[in-house]
Amino acid sequence: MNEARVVPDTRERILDAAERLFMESGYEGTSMRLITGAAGVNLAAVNYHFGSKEALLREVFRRRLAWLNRERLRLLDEMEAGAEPPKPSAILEAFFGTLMRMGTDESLGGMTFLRLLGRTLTEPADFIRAFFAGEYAEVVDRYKRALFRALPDVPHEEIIWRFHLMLGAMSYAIAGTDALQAATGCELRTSPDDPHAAEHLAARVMPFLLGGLRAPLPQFAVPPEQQRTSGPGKAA
Amino acid sequence: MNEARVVPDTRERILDAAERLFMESGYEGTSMRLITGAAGVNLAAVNYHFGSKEALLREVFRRRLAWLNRERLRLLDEMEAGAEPPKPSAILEAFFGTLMRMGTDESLGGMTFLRLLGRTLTEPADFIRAFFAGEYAEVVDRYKRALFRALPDVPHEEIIWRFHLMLGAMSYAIAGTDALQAATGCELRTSPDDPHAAEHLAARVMPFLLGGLRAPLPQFAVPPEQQRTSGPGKAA
DNA sequence: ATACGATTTAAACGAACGTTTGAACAACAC
DNA sequence: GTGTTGTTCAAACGTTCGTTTAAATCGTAT
Repeated sequence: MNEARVVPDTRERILDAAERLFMESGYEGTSMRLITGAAGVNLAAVNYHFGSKEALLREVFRRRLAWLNRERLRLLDEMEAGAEPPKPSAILEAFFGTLMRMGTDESLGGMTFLRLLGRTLTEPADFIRAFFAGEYAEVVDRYKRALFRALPDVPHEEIIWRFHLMLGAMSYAIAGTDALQAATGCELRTSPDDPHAAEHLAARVMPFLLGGLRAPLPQFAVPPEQQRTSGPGKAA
Repeated sequence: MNEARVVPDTRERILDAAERLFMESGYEGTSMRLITGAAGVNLAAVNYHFGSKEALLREVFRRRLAWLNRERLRLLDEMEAGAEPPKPSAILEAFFGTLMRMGTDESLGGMTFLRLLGRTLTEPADFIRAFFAGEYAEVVDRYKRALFRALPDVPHEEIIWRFHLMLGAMSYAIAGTDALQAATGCELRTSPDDPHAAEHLAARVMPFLLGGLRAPLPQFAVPPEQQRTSGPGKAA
Protein backbone atom coordinates (compact mmCIF):
# COMPACT_ATOMS: atom_id res chain seq x y z
CA MET A 1 0.00 0.00 0.00
CA ASN A 2 1.20 3.50 -0.68
CA GLU A 3 -0.59 5.96 1.58
CA ALA A 4 -2.92 6.54 4.52
CA ARG A 5 -1.36 3.64 6.36
CA VAL A 6 -1.74 3.15 10.08
CA VAL A 7 1.51 5.01 10.47
CA PRO A 8 3.47 3.68 13.41
CA ASP A 9 4.38 6.43 15.80
CA THR A 10 8.02 6.20 14.83
CA ARG A 11 7.96 9.56 13.09
CA GLU A 12 6.26 11.32 15.97
CA ARG A 13 8.46 9.63 18.53
CA ILE A 14 11.51 10.90 16.69
CA LEU A 15 10.11 14.41 16.39
CA ASP A 16 9.25 14.57 20.09
CA ALA A 17 12.64 13.31 21.17
CA ALA A 18 14.46 15.65 18.77
CA GLU A 19 12.39 18.62 19.95
CA ARG A 20 13.40 18.02 23.53
CA LEU A 21 17.04 17.21 22.87
CA PHE A 22 17.60 20.06 20.44
CA MET A 23 16.14 22.33 23.11
CA GLU A 24 18.49 20.97 25.77
CA SER A 25 21.73 20.78 23.83
CA GLY A 26 21.30 22.64 20.55
CA TYR A 27 21.55 21.29 17.03
CA GLU A 28 25.26 20.51 16.86
CA GLY A 29 25.29 19.30 20.43
CA THR A 30 22.69 16.61 19.82
CA SER A 31 23.72 13.44 17.99
CA MET A 32 21.52 11.17 15.95
CA ARG A 33 22.33 8.31 18.28
CA LEU A 34 21.03 10.33 21.23
CA ILE A 35 17.83 11.17 19.41
CA THR A 36 17.07 7.68 18.18
CA GLY A 37 18.07 6.25 21.53
CA ALA A 38 15.68 8.52 23.40
CA ALA A 39 12.93 7.79 20.89
CA GLY A 40 13.50 4.06 21.18
CA VAL A 41 13.92 3.57 17.45
CA ASN A 42 16.71 2.38 15.20
CA LEU A 43 19.51 4.74 14.29
CA ALA A 44 18.68 4.55 10.60
CA ALA A 45 15.07 5.59 11.18
CA VAL A 46 15.84 9.31 11.00
CA ASN A 47 17.46 9.07 7.60
CA TYR A 48 14.69 6.78 6.39
CA HIS A 49 11.82 9.02 7.49
CA PHE A 50 13.35 12.47 7.11
CA GLY A 51 16.39 12.08 4.89
CA SER A 52 18.98 13.85 7.03
CA LYS A 53 19.58 15.51 10.37
CA GLU A 54 19.02 18.95 8.83
CA ALA A 55 15.70 17.86 7.37
CA LEU A 56 14.73 16.50 10.79
CA LEU A 57 15.32 19.87 12.42
CA ARG A 58 13.26 21.57 9.74
CA GLU A 59 10.40 19.12 10.28
CA VAL A 60 10.57 19.59 14.04
CA PHE A 61 9.84 23.28 13.45
CA ARG A 62 7.45 22.95 10.54
CA ARG A 63 5.20 20.81 12.68
CA ARG A 64 4.74 23.68 15.16
CA LEU A 65 5.21 26.78 13.03
CA ALA A 66 2.38 25.81 10.72
CA TRP A 67 -0.09 26.48 13.52
CA LEU A 68 1.74 29.55 14.80
CA ASN A 69 1.87 31.21 11.39
CA ARG A 70 -1.75 30.41 10.63
CA GLU A 71 -2.95 31.73 13.98
CA ARG A 72 -0.91 34.91 13.76
CA LEU A 73 -2.22 35.68 10.30
CA ARG A 74 -5.78 34.86 11.31
CA LEU A 75 -5.68 37.28 14.24
CA LEU A 76 -4.20 40.02 12.10
CA ASP A 77 -6.77 39.50 9.37
CA GLU A 78 -9.51 39.68 12.00
CA MET A 79 -8.18 42.94 13.42
CA GLU A 80 -7.68 44.54 10.06
CA ALA A 81 -11.21 43.65 9.00
CA GLY A 82 -12.45 46.15 11.61
CA ALA A 83 -13.31 49.76 11.00
CA GLU A 84 -10.04 51.29 12.14
CA PRO A 85 -6.48 49.94 12.01
CA PRO A 86 -5.40 47.98 15.11
CA LYS A 87 -3.45 49.67 17.89
CA PRO A 88 0.17 48.75 18.66
CA SER A 89 -0.79 46.96 21.86
CA ALA A 90 -3.28 44.79 19.98
CA ILE A 91 -0.69 43.95 17.33
CA LEU A 92 1.87 42.94 19.93
CA GLU A 93 -0.73 40.94 21.80
CA ALA A 94 -1.54 39.03 18.63
CA PHE A 95 2.07 38.43 17.69
CA PHE A 96 3.65 37.62 21.05
CA GLY A 97 0.54 36.52 22.90
CA THR A 98 -0.09 33.79 20.34
CA LEU A 99 3.45 32.59 20.81
CA MET A 100 3.13 32.43 24.55
CA ARG A 101 -0.20 30.64 24.31
CA MET A 102 1.69 27.79 22.66
CA GLY A 103 3.53 27.39 25.93
CA THR A 104 0.36 26.44 27.77
CA ASP A 105 -0.87 23.94 25.19
CA GLU A 106 1.05 20.70 25.31
CA SER A 107 -0.38 19.59 21.97
CA LEU A 108 1.34 22.61 20.39
CA GLY A 109 4.69 21.79 21.91
CA GLY A 110 4.30 23.57 25.23
CA MET A 111 7.22 25.22 26.93
CA THR A 112 9.59 22.72 25.39
CA PHE A 113 8.97 24.07 21.93
CA LEU A 114 8.94 27.65 23.16
CA ARG A 115 12.38 27.27 24.64
CA LEU A 116 13.60 25.45 21.57
CA LEU A 117 12.37 28.28 19.35
CA GLY A 118 14.01 30.95 21.47
CA ARG A 119 17.32 29.16 21.46
CA THR A 120 17.34 28.16 17.84
CA LEU A 121 16.65 31.69 16.60
CA THR A 122 20.21 32.53 17.63
CA GLU A 123 21.89 29.45 16.13
CA PRO A 124 24.53 30.54 13.65
CA ALA A 125 24.27 27.63 11.20
CA ASP A 126 23.41 28.94 7.75
CA PHE A 127 20.75 26.41 6.88
CA ILE A 128 18.90 27.19 10.10
CA ARG A 129 18.85 30.92 9.46
CA ALA A 130 17.76 30.38 5.88
CA PHE A 131 14.98 28.10 7.01
CA PHE A 132 13.60 30.57 9.54
CA ALA A 133 13.82 33.42 7.08
CA GLY A 134 11.58 31.49 4.74
CA GLU A 135 9.17 30.31 7.40
CA TYR A 136 8.75 33.76 8.95
CA ALA A 137 8.83 35.93 5.85
CA GLU A 138 5.11 36.39 5.25
CA VAL A 139 4.04 36.80 8.87
CA VAL A 140 6.81 39.25 9.74
CA ASP A 141 6.12 41.34 6.68
CA ARG A 142 2.42 41.54 7.51
CA TYR A 143 3.02 42.52 11.14
CA LYS A 144 5.70 44.97 10.19
CA ARG A 145 3.34 46.79 7.87
CA ALA A 146 0.60 46.72 10.50
CA LEU A 147 2.99 48.47 12.91
CA PHE A 148 3.87 51.06 10.27
CA ARG A 149 0.18 51.87 9.98
CA ALA A 150 -0.34 51.90 13.74
CA LEU A 151 2.61 54.24 14.34
CA PRO A 152 2.47 56.71 11.47
CA ASP A 153 4.73 59.22 13.23
CA VAL A 154 7.61 56.82 13.82
CA PRO A 155 10.22 56.26 11.11
CA HIS A 156 10.02 52.81 9.58
CA GLU A 157 13.61 52.03 10.42
CA GLU A 158 12.96 52.74 14.09
CA ILE A 159 9.94 50.46 14.12
CA ILE A 160 11.92 47.64 12.55
CA TRP A 161 14.66 48.10 15.12
CA ARG A 162 12.24 47.94 17.98
CA PHE A 163 10.47 44.98 16.49
CA HIS A 164 13.77 43.13 16.48
CA LEU A 165 14.54 44.26 20.01
CA MET A 166 11.19 42.99 21.20
CA LEU A 167 11.83 39.73 19.46
CA GLY A 168 15.20 39.51 21.14
CA ALA A 169 13.83 40.13 24.61
CA MET A 170 11.12 37.59 23.94
CA SER A 171 13.46 34.93 22.55
CA TYR A 172 15.84 35.34 25.44
CA ALA A 173 13.03 35.18 27.97
CA ILE A 174 11.43 32.03 26.61
CA ALA A 175 14.77 30.39 25.89
CA GLY A 176 15.59 30.54 29.57
CA THR A 177 19.21 29.74 28.78
CA ASP A 178 20.08 32.92 30.56
CA ALA A 179 23.59 32.53 31.82
CA LEU A 180 22.81 35.27 34.31
CA GLN A 181 20.18 33.27 36.12
CA ALA A 182 22.79 31.34 37.99
CA ALA A 183 24.63 34.58 38.63
CA THR A 184 21.66 36.44 40.08
CA GLY A 185 20.62 33.48 42.15
CA CYS A 186 17.04 34.04 41.06
CA GLU A 187 15.23 31.30 39.23
CA LEU A 188 13.01 32.86 36.60
CA ARG A 189 10.88 29.74 36.28
CA THR A 190 10.44 29.30 32.57
CA SER A 191 10.97 25.59 32.98
CA PRO A 192 8.90 23.16 30.93
CA ASP A 193 7.63 21.66 34.18
CA ASP A 194 5.83 24.71 35.54
CA PRO A 195 2.26 24.51 34.24
CA HIS A 196 1.82 28.26 34.62
CA ALA A 197 5.13 29.27 33.09
CA ALA A 198 3.46 30.70 30.00
CA GLU A 199 1.04 32.86 31.97
CA HIS A 200 3.85 34.21 34.09
CA LEU A 201 5.79 34.96 30.96
CA ALA A 202 2.98 36.83 29.25
CA ALA A 203 2.14 38.98 32.26
CA ARG A 204 5.78 39.77 32.78
CA VAL A 205 6.87 40.34 29.23
CA MET A 206 4.04 42.16 27.51
CA PRO A 207 4.25 45.40 29.54
CA PHE A 208 7.99 45.46 29.01
CA LEU A 209 7.66 45.09 25.26
CA LEU A 210 5.00 47.79 25.03
CA GLY A 211 7.11 50.12 27.12
CA GLY A 212 10.04 49.59 24.83
CA LEU A 213 8.04 50.04 21.68
CA ARG A 214 6.57 53.33 22.90
CA ALA A 215 9.77 54.74 24.33
CA PRO A 216 10.92 58.23 23.25
CA LEU A 217 12.69 58.26 19.92
CA PRO A 218 16.46 58.59 19.90
CA GLN A 219 17.89 62.08 19.61
CA PHE A 220 19.93 61.89 16.48
CA ALA A 221 18.75 62.86 13.03
CA VAL A 222 15.90 60.79 11.72
CA PRO A 223 16.17 59.81 8.07
CA PRO A 224 13.49 61.98 6.50
CA GLU A 225 11.96 59.10 4.66
CA GLN A 226 8.47 59.99 5.79
CA GLN A 227 6.00 62.54 6.93
CA ARG A 228 6.99 64.52 9.98
CA THR A 229 10.52 64.56 11.32
CA SER A 230 9.58 63.47 14.79
CA GLY A 231 12.28 64.69 17.11
CA PRO A 232 12.69 63.32 20.60
CA GLY A 233 9.30 62.63 22.06
CA LYS A 234 6.87 59.88 22.74
CA ALA A 235 6.78 57.40 19.91
CA ALA A 236 3.18 56.45 20.56
CA MET B 1 64.41 30.86 30.91
CA ASN B 2 61.13 30.72 32.68
CA GLU B 3 59.34 34.02 32.26
CA ALA B 4 59.07 37.41 30.57
CA ARG B 5 60.14 35.93 27.29
CA VAL B 6 59.64 37.69 23.98
CA VAL B 7 56.43 35.71 23.64
CA PRO B 8 55.74 34.92 20.03
CA ASP B 9 52.29 36.08 19.05
CA THR B 10 51.07 32.51 18.72
CA ARG B 11 48.79 32.82 21.72
CA GLU B 12 47.27 36.09 20.55
CA ARG B 13 46.91 34.84 17.00
CA ILE B 14 44.97 31.85 18.25
CA LEU B 15 42.76 34.00 20.48
CA ASP B 16 41.98 36.41 17.65
CA ALA B 17 41.16 33.65 15.20
CA ALA B 18 39.05 31.79 17.75
CA GLU B 19 37.17 34.95 18.66
CA ARG B 20 36.18 35.53 15.06
CA LEU B 21 35.37 31.92 14.23
CA PHE B 22 33.40 31.24 17.41
CA MET B 23 31.42 34.36 16.56
CA GLU B 24 30.72 33.16 13.03
CA SER B 25 29.93 29.51 13.66
CA GLY B 26 29.51 28.99 17.39
CA TYR B 27 31.53 26.80 19.71
CA GLU B 28 30.53 23.37 18.46
CA GLY B 29 30.50 24.53 14.87
CA THR B 30 34.14 25.62 14.93
CA SER B 31 36.84 22.95 14.79
CA MET B 32 40.35 23.20 16.15
CA ARG B 33 41.70 22.68 12.65
CA LEU B 34 39.75 25.69 11.44
CA ILE B 35 41.04 27.85 14.27
CA THR B 36 44.68 26.86 13.96
CA GLY B 37 44.46 27.06 10.19
CA ALA B 38 43.10 30.62 10.31
CA ALA B 39 45.72 31.60 12.90
CA GLY B 40 48.52 30.09 10.82
CA VAL B 41 49.78 27.92 13.65
CA ASN B 42 50.15 24.23 14.23
CA LEU B 43 47.14 22.17 15.25
CA ALA B 44 48.74 21.17 18.54
CA ALA B 45 49.36 24.79 19.54
CA VAL B 46 45.94 25.21 21.14
CA ASN B 47 46.38 22.26 23.46
CA TYR B 48 49.90 23.34 24.26
CA HIS B 49 49.03 26.93 25.14
CA PHE B 50 45.55 26.54 26.58
CA GLY B 51 45.11 22.89 27.42
CA SER B 52 41.83 22.21 25.66
CA LYS B 53 39.21 23.69 23.40
CA GLU B 54 37.00 24.54 26.37
CA ALA B 55 39.85 26.36 28.06
CA LEU B 56 40.48 28.25 24.84
CA LEU B 57 36.91 29.54 24.78
CA ARG B 58 37.19 30.61 28.39
CA GLU B 59 40.40 32.48 27.68
CA VAL B 60 38.87 34.17 24.64
CA PHE B 61 36.28 35.65 26.98
CA ARG B 62 38.47 36.26 30.00
CA ARG B 63 40.70 38.44 27.87
CA ARG B 64 37.79 40.82 27.16
CA LEU B 65 35.58 40.44 30.21
CA ALA B 66 38.38 41.50 32.55
CA TRP B 67 38.16 45.01 31.18
CA LEU B 68 34.37 45.00 30.94
CA ASN B 69 33.88 43.89 34.53
CA ARG B 70 36.44 46.35 35.85
CA GLU B 71 34.93 49.27 33.95
CA ARG B 72 31.38 48.42 34.96
CA LEU B 73 32.33 48.23 38.62
CA ARG B 74 34.37 51.42 38.43
CA LEU B 75 31.45 53.39 36.99
CA LEU B 76 29.07 52.03 39.60
CA ASP B 77 31.50 52.82 42.42
CA GLU B 78 31.85 56.32 41.06
CA MET B 79 28.09 56.86 40.92
CA GLU B 80 27.47 55.44 44.35
CA ALA B 81 30.15 57.65 45.85
CA GLY B 82 27.90 60.63 45.12
CA ALA B 83 25.43 62.18 47.54
CA GLU B 84 22.30 60.41 46.29
CA PRO B 85 21.86 56.97 44.72
CA PRO B 86 22.11 56.84 40.93
CA LYS B 87 18.98 56.97 38.78
CA PRO B 88 17.88 53.99 36.68
CA SER B 89 18.91 55.68 33.45
CA ALA B 90 22.42 56.23 34.76
CA ILE B 91 22.67 52.64 35.90
CA LEU B 92 21.62 51.33 32.51
CA GLU B 93 23.96 53.72 30.78
CA ALA B 94 26.84 52.41 32.85
CA PHE B 95 25.94 48.77 32.34
CA PHE B 96 24.94 48.69 28.68
CA GLY B 97 26.79 51.78 27.50
CA THR B 98 30.08 50.32 28.64
CA LEU B 99 29.32 47.18 26.69
CA MET B 100 28.57 49.09 23.53
CA ARG B 101 31.66 51.19 23.90
CA MET B 102 33.66 48.00 23.49
CA GLY B 103 32.22 47.79 20.01
CA THR B 104 33.96 50.98 18.93
CA ASP B 105 37.35 50.07 20.36
CA GLU B 106 39.15 47.50 18.28
CA SER B 107 41.68 46.89 21.03
CA LEU B 108 38.79 45.68 23.21
CA GLY B 109 37.52 43.29 20.58
CA GLY B 110 35.25 45.66 18.67
CA MET B 111 32.04 44.48 17.12
CA THR B 112 33.46 41.01 16.65
CA PHE B 113 33.60 40.41 20.38
CA LEU B 114 30.26 42.11 20.94
CA ARG B 115 28.56 39.76 18.52
CA LEU B 116 30.40 36.79 19.98
CA LEU B 117 29.23 37.71 23.45
CA GLY B 118 25.64 38.14 22.36
CA ARG B 119 25.62 34.79 20.65
CA THR B 120 27.48 32.83 23.28
CA LEU B 121 25.17 33.95 26.09
CA THR B 122 22.54 31.67 24.57
CA GLU B 123 24.77 28.64 23.99
CA PRO B 124 23.33 25.65 25.83
CA ALA B 125 26.60 23.89 26.71
CA ASP B 126 26.88 23.48 30.46
CA PHE B 127 30.48 24.54 30.84
CA ILE B 128 29.75 27.77 28.96
CA ARG B 129 26.84 28.70 31.19
CA ALA B 130 28.81 27.83 34.29
CA PHE B 131 31.69 29.97 33.13
CA PHE B 132 29.53 33.02 32.46
CA ALA B 133 27.74 32.62 35.74
CA GLY B 134 31.06 32.86 37.52
CA GLU B 135 32.41 35.72 35.43
CA TYR B 136 29.27 37.83 35.77
CA ALA B 137 28.29 37.05 39.35
CA GLU B 138 29.80 40.04 41.12
CA VAL B 139 28.90 42.67 38.54
CA VAL B 140 25.33 41.50 38.09
CA ASP B 141 24.77 41.36 41.81
CA ARG B 142 26.06 44.90 42.26
CA TYR B 143 23.92 46.33 39.46
CA LYS B 144 20.89 44.40 40.58
CA ARG B 145 21.14 45.92 44.02
CA ALA B 146 21.69 49.36 42.54
CA LEU B 147 18.44 48.98 40.61
CA PHE B 148 16.62 47.86 43.75
CA ARG B 149 17.73 51.09 45.43
CA ALA B 150 16.86 53.21 42.39
CA LEU B 151 13.37 51.72 42.09
CA PRO B 152 12.18 51.31 45.67
CA ASP B 153 8.52 50.96 44.67
CA VAL B 154 9.03 48.08 42.27
CA PRO B 155 9.10 44.49 43.57
CA HIS B 156 12.52 42.93 43.37
CA GLU B 157 11.28 40.04 41.29
CA GLU B 158 9.92 42.44 38.69
CA ILE B 159 13.23 44.28 38.49
CA ILE B 160 15.12 41.05 37.99
CA TRP B 161 12.73 40.02 35.25
CA ARG B 162 13.19 43.30 33.42
CA PHE B 163 16.91 43.19 33.88
CA HIS B 164 16.94 39.84 32.11
CA LEU B 165 14.62 41.12 29.42
CA MET B 166 16.91 44.07 28.78
CA LEU B 167 19.84 41.74 28.62
CA GLY B 168 17.99 39.60 26.13
CA ALA B 169 17.12 42.50 23.87
CA MET B 170 20.69 43.67 24.07
CA SER B 171 22.23 40.28 23.39
CA TYR B 172 19.98 39.69 20.46
CA ALA B 173 20.68 43.12 19.04
CA ILE B 174 24.45 42.86 19.25
CA ALA B 175 24.47 39.23 18.15
CA GLY B 176 22.94 40.24 14.86
CA THR B 177 22.17 36.61 14.15
CA ASP B 178 18.60 37.68 13.81
CA ALA B 179 16.93 35.14 11.57
CA LEU B 180 14.30 37.77 10.95
CA GLN B 181 16.67 40.14 9.27
CA ALA B 182 16.55 38.17 6.07
CA ALA B 183 12.80 37.92 6.45
CA THR B 184 12.20 41.62 6.88
CA GLY B 185 14.56 42.53 4.09
CA CYS B 186 16.07 45.19 6.32
CA GLU B 187 19.73 45.07 7.16
CA LEU B 188 20.19 46.26 10.71
CA ARG B 189 23.88 46.93 10.20
CA THR B 190 25.52 45.50 13.26
CA SER B 191 28.26 44.07 11.10
CA PRO B 192 31.85 44.15 12.34
CA ASP B 193 32.75 46.20 9.25
CA ASP B 194 30.67 49.26 10.02
CA PRO B 195 32.87 51.61 12.08
CA HIS B 196 29.81 53.35 13.54
CA ALA B 197 27.86 50.22 14.32
CA ALA B 198 28.28 50.66 18.05
CA GLU B 199 27.05 54.25 18.07
CA HIS B 200 24.01 53.25 16.06
CA LEU B 201 23.35 50.47 18.48
CA ALA B 202 23.58 52.65 21.56
CA ALA B 203 21.30 55.37 20.22
CA ARG B 204 18.79 52.79 19.10
CA VAL B 205 18.81 50.45 22.04
CA MET B 206 19.10 52.64 25.12
CA PRO B 207 15.71 54.39 24.78
CA PHE B 208 14.07 51.02 24.17
CA LEU B 209 15.61 49.51 27.29
CA LEU B 210 14.64 52.46 29.46
CA GLY B 211 11.10 52.36 28.10
CA GLY B 212 10.85 48.71 28.98
CA LEU B 213 12.29 49.14 32.45
CA ARG B 214 9.86 51.93 33.29
CA ALA B 215 6.77 50.32 31.79
CA PRO B 216 3.65 49.94 33.95
CA LEU B 217 3.75 46.98 36.28
CA PRO B 218 1.72 43.89 35.41
CA GLN B 219 -1.76 43.67 36.86
CA PHE B 220 -1.61 40.49 38.86
CA ALA B 221 -0.87 40.24 42.53
CA VAL B 222 2.50 41.50 43.55
CA PRO B 223 4.29 39.41 46.14
CA PRO B 224 4.16 41.66 49.22
CA GLU B 225 7.84 41.24 49.87
CA GLN B 226 8.37 44.95 50.29
CA GLN B 227 7.04 48.27 51.32
CA ARG B 228 4.06 49.44 49.32
CA THR B 229 1.97 47.05 47.23
CA SER B 230 2.31 49.01 44.05
CA GLY B 231 -0.62 48.06 41.84
CA PRO B 232 -0.64 48.85 38.15
CA GLY B 233 1.10 52.11 37.54
CA LYS B 234 4.33 53.60 36.36
CA ALA B 235 7.25 51.63 37.59
CA ALA B 236 9.47 54.65 37.76
C1' DA C 1 0.15 -19.49 0.08
C1' DT C 2 2.49 -16.00 -2.39
C1' DA C 3 4.07 -11.62 -3.77
C1' DC C 4 5.11 -6.99 -2.76
C1' DG C 5 5.78 -2.45 -0.81
C1' DA C 6 6.84 -0.36 3.55
C1' DT C 7 9.46 -0.45 7.54
C1' DT C 8 12.97 -1.97 10.81
C1' DT C 9 17.30 -3.85 11.89
C1' DA C 10 22.47 -4.72 12.72
C1' DA C 11 26.53 -3.59 10.82
C1' DA C 12 29.56 -1.05 8.54
C1' DC C 13 31.25 3.18 5.93
C1' DG C 14 34.46 7.16 5.39
C1' DA C 15 35.16 11.54 7.36
C1' DA C 16 35.95 14.68 10.95
C1' DC C 17 36.52 15.47 15.69
C1' DG C 18 39.71 16.82 20.09
C1' DT C 19 43.80 15.23 21.85
C1' DT C 20 48.46 13.10 22.41
C1' DT C 21 53.05 11.86 21.12
C1' DG C 22 57.95 12.23 20.36
C1' DA C 23 61.11 14.19 17.62
C1' DA C 24 62.92 18.66 15.79
C1' DC C 25 64.04 23.44 16.60
C1' DA C 26 65.07 27.76 18.84
C1' DA C 27 67.24 30.71 22.36
C1' DC C 28 69.90 31.21 26.20
C1' DA C 29 73.19 29.55 30.49
C1' DC C 30 77.26 27.71 31.63
C1' DG D 1 81.10 23.25 23.01
C1' DT D 2 77.04 20.84 26.18
C1' DG D 3 72.74 21.16 28.76
C1' DT D 4 68.32 23.15 29.55
C1' DT D 5 63.93 25.06 28.67
C1' DG D 6 60.13 26.68 25.99
C1' DT D 7 58.02 26.12 21.59
C1' DT D 8 56.76 24.12 17.04
C1' DC D 9 55.92 20.36 14.07
C1' DA D 10 54.09 16.19 11.38
C1' DA D 11 51.90 12.24 12.40
C1' DA D 12 49.07 9.43 14.58
C1' DC D 13 45.76 8.24 18.41
C1' DG D 14 41.00 6.53 19.56
C1' DT D 15 36.36 8.19 19.37
C1' DT D 16 32.27 9.91 17.54
C1' DC D 17 29.89 11.83 13.86
C1' DG D 18 26.02 11.48 9.94
C1' DT D 19 25.01 8.37 6.54
C1' DT D 20 24.53 4.06 3.80
C1' DT D 21 23.86 -0.78 2.95
C1' DA D 22 21.62 -5.15 2.50
C1' DA D 23 19.25 -8.41 4.82
C1' DA D 24 15.23 -9.32 7.85
C1' DT D 25 10.52 -8.39 9.19
C1' DC D 26 5.85 -6.85 8.98
C1' DG D 27 1.14 -5.99 6.99
C1' DT D 28 -1.76 -6.49 3.59
C1' DA D 29 -3.74 -7.49 -1.33
C1' DT D 30 -4.00 -10.90 -4.60
